[in-house]
Amino acid sequence: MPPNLWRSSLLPMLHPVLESRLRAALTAVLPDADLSSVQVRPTGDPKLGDYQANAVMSLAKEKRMNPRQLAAEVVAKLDLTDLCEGVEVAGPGFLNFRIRSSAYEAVLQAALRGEHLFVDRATAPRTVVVDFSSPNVAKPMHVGHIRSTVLGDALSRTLRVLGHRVETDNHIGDWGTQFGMLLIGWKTLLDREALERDAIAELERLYKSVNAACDADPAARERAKAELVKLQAGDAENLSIWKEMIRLSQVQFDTIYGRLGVKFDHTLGESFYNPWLGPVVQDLANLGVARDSDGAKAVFSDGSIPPKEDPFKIQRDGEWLDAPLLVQKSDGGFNYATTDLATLEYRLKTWAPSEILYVTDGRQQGHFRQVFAAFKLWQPEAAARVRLVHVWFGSILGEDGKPFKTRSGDTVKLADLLDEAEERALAVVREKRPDLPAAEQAEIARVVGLGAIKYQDLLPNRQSDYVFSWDKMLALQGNTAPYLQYQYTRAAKLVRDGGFDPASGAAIRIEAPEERALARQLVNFGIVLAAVAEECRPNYLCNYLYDLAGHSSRFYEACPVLKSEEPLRSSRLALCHLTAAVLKQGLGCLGIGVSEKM
RNA sequence: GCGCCCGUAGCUCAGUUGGAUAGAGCAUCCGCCUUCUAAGCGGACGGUCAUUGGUUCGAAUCCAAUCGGGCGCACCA
Repeated sequence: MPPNLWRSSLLPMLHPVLESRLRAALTAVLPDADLSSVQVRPTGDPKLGDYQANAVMSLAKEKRMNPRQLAAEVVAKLDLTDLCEGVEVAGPGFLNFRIRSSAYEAVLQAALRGEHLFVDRATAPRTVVVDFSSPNVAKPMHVGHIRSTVLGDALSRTLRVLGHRVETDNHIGDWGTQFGMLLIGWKTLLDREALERDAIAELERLYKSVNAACDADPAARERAKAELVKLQAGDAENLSIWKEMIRLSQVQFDTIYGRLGVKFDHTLGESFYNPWLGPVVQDLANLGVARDSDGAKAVFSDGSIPPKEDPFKIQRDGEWLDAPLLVQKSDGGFNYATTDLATLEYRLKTWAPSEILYVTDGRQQGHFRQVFAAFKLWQPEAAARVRLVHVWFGSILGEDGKPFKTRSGDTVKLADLLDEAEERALAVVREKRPDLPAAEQAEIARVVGLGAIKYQDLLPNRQSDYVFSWDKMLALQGNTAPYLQYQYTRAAKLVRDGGFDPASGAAIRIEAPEERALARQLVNFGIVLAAVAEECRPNYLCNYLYDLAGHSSRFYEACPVLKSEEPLRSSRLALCHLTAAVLKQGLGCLGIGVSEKM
């Protein structure tokens, strides 16, 4: 890339320019080197510079060269005078880049003109199917659904901001053995008034009471089973009751998703795939992928990989035994593996995605390993064209370290959880901002309460269990949603009070160290979003935003904005504007809203 | 028994191809509001990264073993 080209282009980030120039220099020194691992990343410690590259050390090791000498040769070939104040070779062979203020200013200026927000939108968008939330019909949504819902939503939003096509699909549990009991309950125990009042509670009551009856009396279990068989055979009455139960449940789902601000492009429940289950098993059997096993049909290993890595093998008493995936029960019924395979085939045919993300809890790892492997045996060519990712997460625990339950031991309903978050937030808003009208307080409490729940869920590494804590979540200090939302309102208010117009063509000047630190953080927004999408870890974004909030706070502390003289005033207002924009967009990627006042 | 995950400050947790002196919040202590939102900022205190060995210029990160914890192991999803 010729020098200075980046200035006139719409480049939203600096590190790709450094990377491509570094690659060019490396090619000049080592024409045949593999440069795929060459990366330029922000330095961990700003004292060392703004960006660093470590690749020279590993390349030197590969080529059995002296790393410091190689680094020196590469630096000699690097022309970065337009971007960097200097490039240093440090320690055993680190390359440290110190960015010129003018380079930061140019990127910020382009952002101010609205050309980008430090994010590189995909030039070749991928289609990604995101499967998440998946609540069950006739049951209340509970805490167990929040991680999947919040994570899946955040990943979908982030992928879209990066320019990818996303198909969100809610694979609801609308089919299964529980409907036998629900049908019996509906026909014999239904309380119409209770159904009017709270449909889900009534359905839950029916299920619990029939379930108890079945446990006590095998004859009751048989009657439930008979209702299920009738439903599956297409009995008109049972079908219409079943559809009504789905409709009532969907009303509940829609209410909750509405509150959470979560939308699905598709809601294709398990029942949608019923017509394909038989053919899928037939196809698997015809191809020899599935075979009879104790009266059932199951997918076995083809022995092509070592047993240790084979999801269809298990070791017992030193011997490797088959651990097949069951696709048809001995009574002829199908199970969730069958549905998952049919679903997978449907998604590939319908949307041709390059990637499918399954956002479920970690206990299903074994299942998905088997389903993905079974699909590969079934349709190798299709499997080769798609990346199937199980995006798994840990459990939510109570303060006692055990799975999160109410005091009486019941699961915590999602609706109650959201209510309590808003109530607690409202109490804080009333205390902090008694000057605001009640309606405005309520709206702030809504945004803050929901944000707090989502943020607490997204902040920990998704694979670890986390402890649910009202106090920590709604705390006003520390790495929490309310803190980030507060920093947004501060920046936004400065922009308003300053009467700043981003289109005014204000010139940005980066001089104070706090301005520089803030600029550096802003410019690195896109790197973080890319990492979130790549590893399906929104917590990277949480930590980035927390750091950004810290930098902006220190900037206000050290650099007066409204009280400064022009042109400094406009330059700093521009920084506030961009900070607010990135905070809003970043929180937006997490599905968290902001309020103009707090 | 086999497999997956985890063990980091008193507590709750981060830690991006292995990278520079391991970070944050809470708690404790000390500063800073007649000055753009103090829901804030700065500072102090606090760690044998479970243990032991290995790989290498370099290990919380990779490998092996041990100890401790969670979860999963075909006709539920």
